[in-house]
Amino acid sequence: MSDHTALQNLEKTYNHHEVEERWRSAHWEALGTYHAESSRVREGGALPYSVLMPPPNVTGSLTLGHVLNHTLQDIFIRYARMTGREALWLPGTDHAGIATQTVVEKRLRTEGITRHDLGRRDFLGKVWEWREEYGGLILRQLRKLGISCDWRRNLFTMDERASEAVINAFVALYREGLIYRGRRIINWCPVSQTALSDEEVIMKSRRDQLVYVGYPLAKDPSRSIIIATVRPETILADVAIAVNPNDERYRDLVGELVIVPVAGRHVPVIADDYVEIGFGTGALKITPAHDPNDYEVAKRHNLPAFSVVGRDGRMTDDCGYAGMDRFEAREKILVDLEELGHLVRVEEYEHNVGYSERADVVVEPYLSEQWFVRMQPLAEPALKAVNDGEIRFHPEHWVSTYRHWMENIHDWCISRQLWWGHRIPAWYDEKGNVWVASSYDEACHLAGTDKLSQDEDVLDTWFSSWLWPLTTLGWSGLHSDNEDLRAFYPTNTLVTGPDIIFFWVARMIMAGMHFRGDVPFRDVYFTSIIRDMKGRKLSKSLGNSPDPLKVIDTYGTDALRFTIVYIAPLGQDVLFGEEKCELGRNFATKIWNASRFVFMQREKLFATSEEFVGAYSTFTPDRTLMSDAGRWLMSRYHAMLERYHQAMANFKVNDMVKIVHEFFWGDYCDWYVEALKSELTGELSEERARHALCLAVSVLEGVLKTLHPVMPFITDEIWHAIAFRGMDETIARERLPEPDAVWTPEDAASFDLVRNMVSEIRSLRSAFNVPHDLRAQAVIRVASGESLAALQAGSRLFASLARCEVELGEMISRPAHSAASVVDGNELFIRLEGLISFEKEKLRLQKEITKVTAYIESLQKKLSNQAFVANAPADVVAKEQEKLDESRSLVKKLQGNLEILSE
RNA sequence: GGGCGGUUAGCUCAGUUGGUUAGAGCGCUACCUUGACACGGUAGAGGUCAGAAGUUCGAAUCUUCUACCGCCCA
Repeated sequence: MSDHTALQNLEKTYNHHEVEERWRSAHWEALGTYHAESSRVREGGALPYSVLMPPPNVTGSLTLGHVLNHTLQDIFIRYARMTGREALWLPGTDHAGIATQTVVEKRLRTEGITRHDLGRRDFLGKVWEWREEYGGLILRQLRKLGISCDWRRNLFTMDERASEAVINAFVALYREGLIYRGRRIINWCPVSQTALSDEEVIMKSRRDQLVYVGYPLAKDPSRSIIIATVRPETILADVAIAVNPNDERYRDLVGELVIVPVAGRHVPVIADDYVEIGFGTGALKITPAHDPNDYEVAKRHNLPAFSVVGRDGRMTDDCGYAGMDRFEAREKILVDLEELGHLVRVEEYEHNVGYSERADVVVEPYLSEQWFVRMQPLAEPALKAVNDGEIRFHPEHWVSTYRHWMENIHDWCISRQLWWGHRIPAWYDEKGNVWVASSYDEACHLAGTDKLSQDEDVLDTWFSSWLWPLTTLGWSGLHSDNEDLRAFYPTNTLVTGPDIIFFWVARMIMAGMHFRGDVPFRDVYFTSIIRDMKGRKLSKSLGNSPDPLKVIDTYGTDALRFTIVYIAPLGQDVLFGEEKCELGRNFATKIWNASRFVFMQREKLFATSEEFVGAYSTFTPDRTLMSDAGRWLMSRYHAMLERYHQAMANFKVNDMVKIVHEFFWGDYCDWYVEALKSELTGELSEERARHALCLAVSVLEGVLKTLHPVMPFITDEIWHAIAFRGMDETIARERLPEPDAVWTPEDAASFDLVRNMVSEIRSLRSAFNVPHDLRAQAVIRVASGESLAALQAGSRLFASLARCEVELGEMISRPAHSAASVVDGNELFIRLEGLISFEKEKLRLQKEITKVTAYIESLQKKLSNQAFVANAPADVVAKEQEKLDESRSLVKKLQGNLEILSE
């Protein structure tokens, strides 16, 4: 495929559009770069590594949350792939019952039709049509991120295979007694007109009126019991007044009848422990159909339950409110209560009210027949798996939240009054008996009749999502097994937002434990929540959520990926503003330009590309051919690699990115490349020059590899430019470099001294405003033979990096007009005839001496403290002593200089 | 009411098991268009680590309390 005849240098400026277009996923995907095979694990002995993509909602479009989440997953999977593992990333989407049905119904409404006009079958046809047309949007957008999933395995929760698994799971749980049907108070969304699970209800603080109402005693209407309520419209459904049995105030009234205001019915006063004496008036109206606690109370006392609010949130009573919206009725009944003389008073009251997650309206507690999963038995093994560390959370503190939820678990309402979703596999015969089976035929067989009608409801979307670790690997029912499951289950790392820890993470663990007898994943990485620069949550209504596609267009995909990981530490919220992407863009540009420089030198040192490739392909770093700068680079590089792999092992992706950024910019570019410039203009032998260049290229290549998981595009582009690499090759399939312990901190020592000296010379130049085009003269009285050798070796660098001629010697004398300083024990003097202001220098030295003296004092105090010397570890004491000796010698030298100036 | 976080430089955040003269990026100031890069380079200013008490030879780091901010659950 390659038509390279000569290696070319990179374009003068980095163009992310062009580069990213060249390596766009479609190219990588066509190569099969991201395909994973169970056979390589089962037969080839490869170590598996798998990641489940949290299936984005089909109605969704790309958000910054997706960008962060998928970038992290991509980093984990690419890292695993580049450490030689069989890396499988399983993509897919979920069918988002309520959201999708709502979207399609809204479209129908513009044509003036409802789903009921179409009927169930035709409506579902419309939904599938919509899904075909728009459902792929989110996946196309995700591809723009360059993510490396195995798209061949893309799964939709409504696909046949996944649906089969859902039905089989339902039937199995039913037969085990873990699914049941029951009449209970559930959360009802009057807009979507369906039941919701507890998790789909968002509690919000709300100011309402607390209404105090008097209920007259039937036997003596001049006396009444006063209750307080925020829902006066439900008075119409009251069945009792409850008081605490120990409440002296009401003891004599228990067993009496009171008259329900407006409704006029007689209801009893009952005694129940549930009522708190100190709360409100101590008397509670009992409205079993509209409050789950009241429902329990009523059950205990054998009281009836009837409802006055319908499916649509409108009143259904016989007292003249029927047809009114529940909030309208609330206003009306207040007026009526007042007119009838039952209203005692009204207070402002702040309390928490449940809202439906999707429609954002107040949820109605609604008494109805629904299907539930019995959670307790499923929760136990799931809790144990996390408690025992079989699954680890990152950050770990989410374990407490998980534990708390698991220990106080409620049954899960899984039926939804929708059409879009997996229809509940339950049939009713003419007598109303229920038959649960995986097909109509089976149900008929069980029921002994074919006169069956299927349950109208569908299952909660999360009832299919909790099987995701199984279905994505081809599981379709209780006893199914296959090579993929054997190779890749349990998966390794799950990356998800903490907001769905209950919805999804906890339930997947339950399903995995129950259906497969093993955890579904080993590690869960909870991502940061992205906020705007003011710390507000991103939302469409606030208009504060930047469009990632626009950001990509402006700054580049690599820049966005890099930036978002750089600013998102594990477990912390992150404030995002588009401008922050400058960070990533600048870094990409830096990589590009440094590479260009290295490639320019390559052209100078090698006559042909072939010659370079020949030398480079057999290159191994050789100390005897290296400068101190080279050894220093290797030492720093391997220390960086050590920290890099350590960070990944600890799920500190944010640290990993910073580690590479810091090394590449701060060490490689600022020092090695600068040193290399100077070396290459000197009288280096060809052999040494080529060796230095190959070293530069090889560390660059290593850095590209370490960055590839974060910045896939630019790294592949430059990697191809290093040697003759065809379009069918990719850095994504390379091995990451490993740290090598032969490179030690000692290798860095000599060049570190040179670096410190250069910095100090620059600092003095700046302090005395030495014109930048003036070549300074320095004299260094070295502290040791070692220092002398190191500084001699680096002497060319003083000229190029600090614009300074240096004279070295152990016994060399201090020049007359000079600024002075001490670097690692070596005395530095810069001749400043005509430039120096003695007063300024005296002041500067004085300040420095004061600082160091104060430090010496604190060290002396510490070391003369018997308790410190006795208790602190010996190495700590020795270190403090060393600091003290160094500081004393430093201050002595500074004082010497000050005295000379003062003569 | 219960639980979990957070409070460190003007802003956003690092700071591993207590042993630092407390770091980074952005911003700011000064100088520099030198042959990779001004999306750059060099130098610099800037912090009583929210407050109080305690443990310790030693606390940004551990304990307790207080204040404020955020999230989750009832």
